[in-house]
Amino acid sequence: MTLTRLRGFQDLYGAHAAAFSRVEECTRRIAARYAFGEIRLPLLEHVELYRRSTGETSDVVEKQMYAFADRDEAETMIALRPEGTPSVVRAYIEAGLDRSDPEQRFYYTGPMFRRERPQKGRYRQFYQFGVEVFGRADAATDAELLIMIDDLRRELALELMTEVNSLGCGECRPAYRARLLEYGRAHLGELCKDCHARLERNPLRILDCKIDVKLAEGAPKALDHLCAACRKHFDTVVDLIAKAGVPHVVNPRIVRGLDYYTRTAFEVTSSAVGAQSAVVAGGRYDGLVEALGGASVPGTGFAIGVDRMALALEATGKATSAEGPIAIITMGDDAMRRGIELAHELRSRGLNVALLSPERGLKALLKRADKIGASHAVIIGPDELARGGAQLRDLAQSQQREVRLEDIAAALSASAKPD
RNA sequence: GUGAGUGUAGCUCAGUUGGCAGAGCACCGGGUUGUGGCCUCGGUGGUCGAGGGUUCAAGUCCCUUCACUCACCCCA
Repeated sequence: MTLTRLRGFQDLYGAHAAAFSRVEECTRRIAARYAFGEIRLPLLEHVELYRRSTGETSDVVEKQMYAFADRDEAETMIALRPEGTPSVVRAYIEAGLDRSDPEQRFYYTGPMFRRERPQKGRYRQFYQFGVEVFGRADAATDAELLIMIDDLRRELALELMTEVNSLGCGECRPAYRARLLEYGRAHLGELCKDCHARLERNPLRILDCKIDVKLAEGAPKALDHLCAACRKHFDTVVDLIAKAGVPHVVNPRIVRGLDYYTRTAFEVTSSAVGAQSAVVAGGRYDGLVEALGGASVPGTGFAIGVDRMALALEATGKATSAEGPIAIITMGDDAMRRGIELAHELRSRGLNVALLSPERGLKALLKRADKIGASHAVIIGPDELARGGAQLRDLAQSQQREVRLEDIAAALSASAKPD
């Protein structure tokens, strides 16, 4: 086999595709219920967009983007989108909404691309469903997002845990950051090699190091250094989700690297999907719109890792059992011609119909009908055709009777009703 | 980018000290002239990941390489 899919890219079919569709369908439905409108975005953007939003020094921008020169315009560097938020913010500003109509609620869904080393729940083309709210700085909006995610958890019957934290704002974070840096430098000898690099580049990240767990636990917490306004915002969010019955824990080690993230940060995790356990991540980014050249408008949102959510759904073992089709089995050329007419008639009534091969034997075709999960088989042979009828076989009950061809649809509709 | 594990039939895997490449499942057919699942009999199906080496002889030993999986790293 010389033609294979690229590393880290997936072909999705059967149960996997069904789980994906189920997650996407469910998220769309819930987003509409929360008054979000869809935004459809390009797969390609200027590299510059990600440099300025995701961050010049982030691994995503530095090492993981599929970036290349646009054909015939070598000076224009473009990239396959590694995430959705920058495009949404760019579109929002580009449409002038930040000035003309700042309060907006968008959702998007689709593939993202990052050239990482693949592992369970992490692929080079992965799918995200995300929402962004602009123009709302209140805690109720943050809480609503968490409640919305919990609706999804309930509808998919998943076991997930929501972890929340607050990162503070421009007022209180600089002082906290300095305290953390001080703490890190004081314990330099005890920190792992990766954390030495983190300390300089992105000090908050030492908090979620998997090696220096003990040290991270003893580190100063952002929650203990919040200004009064941030404290009140955070307490309100936690209070609101608690009252809404959202299972959650406060985790001071939930962090974000870049300065435009403010206040609320959260992750939702599943224990069923491997080491890459975050199925949702989100939070507030009051500085992002302005950082990308727009007005000073607050923002908050989240993105769901559809791949991981689908994995979690499949792990429950009760993903979906699609309704089986009606199998039409014909013997002989005349029967085949009548069979394809009947198939069309049944389909026009909304039934799911599989017209089986006219070139194989009855025994093989019944076996085939069984394999594809057909509920009924309609068997038309020369004898039946001569009488203007067909055998209608209930495959689960192993019972069959002859029905006139014009009555098949009614008979099938009647037997489908009791469910 | 780093590390570990695994590559043998479509799938899951066995293969002893180096000695004729196997099983189960799946697929196709017979047992049943037009009736599925269960049973039974048979059949199709192989670049043993690839390349090189050692040997009378390599799936098995050595070297190189590729791929997959998981974890690290990173993570809107």
